Amino acid sequence: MKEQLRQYLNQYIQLNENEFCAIANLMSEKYLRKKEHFVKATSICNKVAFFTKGYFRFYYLTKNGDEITSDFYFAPNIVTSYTSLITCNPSDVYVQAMDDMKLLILSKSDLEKLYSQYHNIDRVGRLIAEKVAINSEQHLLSLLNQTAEERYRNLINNNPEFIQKIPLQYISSYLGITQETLSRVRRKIK
Amino acid sequence: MKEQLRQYLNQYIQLNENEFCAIANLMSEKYLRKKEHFVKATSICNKVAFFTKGYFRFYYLTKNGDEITSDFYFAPNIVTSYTSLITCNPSDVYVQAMDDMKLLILSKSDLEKLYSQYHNIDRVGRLIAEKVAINSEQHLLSLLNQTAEERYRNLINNNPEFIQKIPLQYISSYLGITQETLSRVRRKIK
DNA sequence: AAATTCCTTTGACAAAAATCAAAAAATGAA
DNA sequence: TTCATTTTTTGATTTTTGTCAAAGGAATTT
Repeated sequence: MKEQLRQYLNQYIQLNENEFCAIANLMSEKYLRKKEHFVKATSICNKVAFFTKGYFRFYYLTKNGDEITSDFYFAPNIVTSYTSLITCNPSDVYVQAMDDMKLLILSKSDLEKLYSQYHNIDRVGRLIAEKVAINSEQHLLSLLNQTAEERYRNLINNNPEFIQKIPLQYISSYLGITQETLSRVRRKIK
Repeated sequence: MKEQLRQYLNQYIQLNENEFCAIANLMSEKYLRKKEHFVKATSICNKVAFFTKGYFRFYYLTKNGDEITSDFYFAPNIVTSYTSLITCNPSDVYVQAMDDMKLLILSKSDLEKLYSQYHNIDRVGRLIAEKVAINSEQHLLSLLNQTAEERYRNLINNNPEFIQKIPLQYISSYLGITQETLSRVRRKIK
């Protein structure tokens, strides 16, 4: 799995052996079962995880107790409650494993040590943050200037393998609509 | 104005004199008049700007030619078309000065040299990217789980000084609604 | 001050989406 | 396979929001 992490990081920047091992040696294994949470709302997130299989769902609870999915993270990827990790405030978001998964965990304190010690690792952190920002921006834009139907079409075009597996109820709130409306959009499309 | 830049960057990290001057010496002055663009859609953005007065508006054009405001950046701040700068793709977004403004400009190539040369500057870049990601996430969430009325209330609570100055037509699309709907929300609130 | 332009509000109506309730389909467990 | 549970679809209705057109205000220019 560490080889996959190396490959994953390589898309951002080529780390030398020394730098990569510094990271890899600080990571610990953890397993999550389907539907378990990597981060829960109200808790402060102090870790990041790398995973190579399955996907995570980010969701919020409304005052009425309804779940609103705000994001999906598909493998291979690094996942964390970004806002909580950075601000040290309790997370607003639940980060839920949607499959049985194996994780490689890195604690925030170790991450910060790595950032301080290695310029290149700080840089990877920047590149990842930039990517997170761009993704969030894209999602935001799709909500502002596309119809629910367009958003759904794009979602299945961009991630066909995964979208098949995701129950509609989770996708609908990600698109900013109800299950029923999504079901109707879907009928129209086919 | 460079002193204000120093102060601005200090909120992220304390740069030493050497690091700060490396940045400041590469920046050039530029003036924009109200309604002029710092970045235009279809052009590739290769610069960032620091400004101490006024605000910028980010907007997109729909297929029908309607403008959709996606963001506001209030002084003092650093502004750029983030996605275009990072991906080197043409910008989807217009970045428009909403006041007469003085800018300090840094080119992308100089920025990248600074990133490579100074670990601390790379780090500032990371911290700023993280902040951009968090802001975008907040805006996204407000669209997913708040009503237009709640979004409007939050906007005026968080930036009362500025919101007064922004024409409704620009705010409404930022909130994901039409001018007319915003006008009705507003009547209800008062 | 009058005139022009720009911005905001209002009303009437249409369209889109939400809600509620129930049926149908799919999934997983015994 | 059958049963139980979960997920998706459908229909009827209500609510919300958008659209279009016009009027009212505010601000700016001449």
